Amino acid sequence: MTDIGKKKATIYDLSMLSGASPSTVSAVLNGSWRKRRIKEATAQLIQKLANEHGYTANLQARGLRSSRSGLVGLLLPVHDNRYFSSMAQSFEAQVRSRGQCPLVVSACRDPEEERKVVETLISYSIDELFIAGATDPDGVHKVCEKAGLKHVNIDLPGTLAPSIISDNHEGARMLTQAIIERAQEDGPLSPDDLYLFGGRNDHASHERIRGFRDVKRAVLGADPDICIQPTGYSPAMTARAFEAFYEGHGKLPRAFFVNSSINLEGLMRFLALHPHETFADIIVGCYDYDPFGSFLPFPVFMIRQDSETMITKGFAILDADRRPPITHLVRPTLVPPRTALTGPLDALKDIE
Amino acid sequence: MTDIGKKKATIYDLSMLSGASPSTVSAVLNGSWRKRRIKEATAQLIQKLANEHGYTANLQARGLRSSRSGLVGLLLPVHDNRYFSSMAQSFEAQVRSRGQCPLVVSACRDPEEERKVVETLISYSIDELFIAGATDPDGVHKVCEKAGLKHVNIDLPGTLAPSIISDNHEGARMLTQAIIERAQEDGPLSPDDLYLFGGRNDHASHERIRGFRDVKRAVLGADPDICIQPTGYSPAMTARAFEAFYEGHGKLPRAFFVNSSINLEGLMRFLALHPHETFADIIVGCYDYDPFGSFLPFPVFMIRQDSETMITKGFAILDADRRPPITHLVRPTLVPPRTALTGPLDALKDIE
DNA sequence: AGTCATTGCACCATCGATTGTGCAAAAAAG
DNA sequence: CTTTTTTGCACAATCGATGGTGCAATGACT
Repeated sequence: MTDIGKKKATIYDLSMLSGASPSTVSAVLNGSWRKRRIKEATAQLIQKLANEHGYTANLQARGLRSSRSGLVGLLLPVHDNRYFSSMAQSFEAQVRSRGQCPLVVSACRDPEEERKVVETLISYSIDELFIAGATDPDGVHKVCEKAGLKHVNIDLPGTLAPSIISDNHEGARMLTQAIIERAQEDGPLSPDDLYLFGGRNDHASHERIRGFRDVKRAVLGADPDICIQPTGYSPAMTARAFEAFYEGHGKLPRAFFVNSSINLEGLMRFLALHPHETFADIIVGCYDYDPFGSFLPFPVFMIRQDSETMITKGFAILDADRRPPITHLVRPTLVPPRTALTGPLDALKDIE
Repeated sequence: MTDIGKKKATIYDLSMLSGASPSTVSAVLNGSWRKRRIKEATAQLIQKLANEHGYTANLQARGLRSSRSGLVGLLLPVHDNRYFSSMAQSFEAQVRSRGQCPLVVSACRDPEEERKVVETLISYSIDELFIAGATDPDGVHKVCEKAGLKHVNIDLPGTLAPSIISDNHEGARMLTQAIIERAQEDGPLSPDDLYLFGGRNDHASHERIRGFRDVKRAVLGADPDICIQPTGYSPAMTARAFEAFYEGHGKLPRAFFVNSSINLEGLMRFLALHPHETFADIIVGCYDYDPFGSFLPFPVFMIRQDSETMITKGFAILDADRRPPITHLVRPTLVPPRTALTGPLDALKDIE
């Protein structure tokens, strides 16, 4: 840090100091110097100077010139939810390991906001974009397309770009199967005893509901429509649905399928309103994994979606030459109650 | 979308189309046109063309020229944890409302990584940086200082830059008080019945431990060192500490204070290893709020840290002229067991 | 008509890098 | 000692926007 100056060093500064031209300095510092036949000694001199002055490239300038920024975006509906935040964590790790810079932003499930956020990302010349859980993936696709930006959908599929999503149908089948079996341990289960809460008009919800109904019909013989209670992805709405059921029946359904951990938060709100009841006999299935949700005072079966694999596949697809708008399914896993899975956190070194 | 071309429109394209010069186009599109005395009619023409062609400014170019990028960074230890992910959520909302672009990255509590990540952010000419939960805030400070980057510490204080942190001492006192009171409902509590798990060699842990010990000593009369079990911020280490206690005593302490939700995950791992015991009689205090953690099958008192206010204060400080390296405390709140708080998620519109 | 102020805009250097091209000097070949 | 090849680098255009400066045209005023 021989550097006393206030401003950051540029290739021009190093050019002065080394006596070489800016282009030579540039070549040395971006690694293309062998190709440009720069003498080894020159390169070393420049590198030494660069170190001494703490040179780091201005990536905006580089991005402007080369129209590649080294930024990779991940568009999320929300941050504060274990599914998406752990996706962000895996994403970051993978982007970094590729020598690029991750850029994670959320758009609050608002189609308009989604497009605006992506426009902004494009203005920073990001190189690739992962669109996770978008409300309007095809709308976002068009924005990307216009800018020639490579992108994939994660979690919710679009029709215009390749998509990598959970096998929601299969996951829902596993989950439904599991809660039915568990509930039957307590006695015969009638179709009216098994509900589904949450979900809205998106592909994931449809598939999950389909899987739920398939299994329910096959195992319990019937599948009344009333047992499906779509509430959107909102804790408040979900809480209201539980409350409505409770007011009508004086209890909760013996077993139910909750569409996501966000909806499961709605169950918590409902529980908070009934502090004197334990609800210890309900059986819950939640399509999402949360380490604390798994240990609630009643059995909670969960589905862990494999966001890590989705990201990995996403990169594989982006790296491929042809990118047909195919939907790839990633199998989720069923997590029995009271299970503590390890996550990306465990990769941290912990210095005492 | 009259635009058929592949590339994005630039001010030069609009300059050609409108017959005006690039600088005029630039002035019109960045709003400085009144100051530059551009005719209203000219401005309207250019704006019309810009709309038709879906023009958006190249923010890299703008940033390069004006050396202000509109990017605001948030450096996080990890994403997948409710405390930090909800901080990210508030951060995003506030940055957007200021017309800037949020950039959230994590550095895995690795001091080296922290500095490298910040170097990268600096290369993108970010305007301001929030450093949350950094292991080495002062190390990061130096990097920022060299680049003339405005920054504040959140959650963990540094000595060289202004810091906004939870009032950990007061929070720990509240939490300790609460679990002692609750435990005493089940009979007299001896000092050996009250433990603290988690935490490491950082300011937050020190203060929390201090608050815990203050209250414990005052209320229970004694405070043996053995009751403090620092485990770092690692679920695995924490689980091991619980396991060790359990092996020694055949049970868990009647009441204990857990340093963070990450450590609480360690408790989950411990529980998973003992599927046949319910541990229904323990009283837990956790310094962090998690909506599912609040409903575990035993009483869990939690502390909700007000990350939203911390971010708000952070901006206030960054906006101020003088920025002395003072530490500002934000009061957290005690959350009784079985409480479902609303969060940033509730701001979402939920379209059915 | 001549002077001066105002309006409306064009010109150009600049931010910090990348990259195609050209050209000396040194080395190899003849 | 030429001619050819290779080595090593400098030059200059360029990416897309910004903002200081200058200048013609118009209007106001004596």
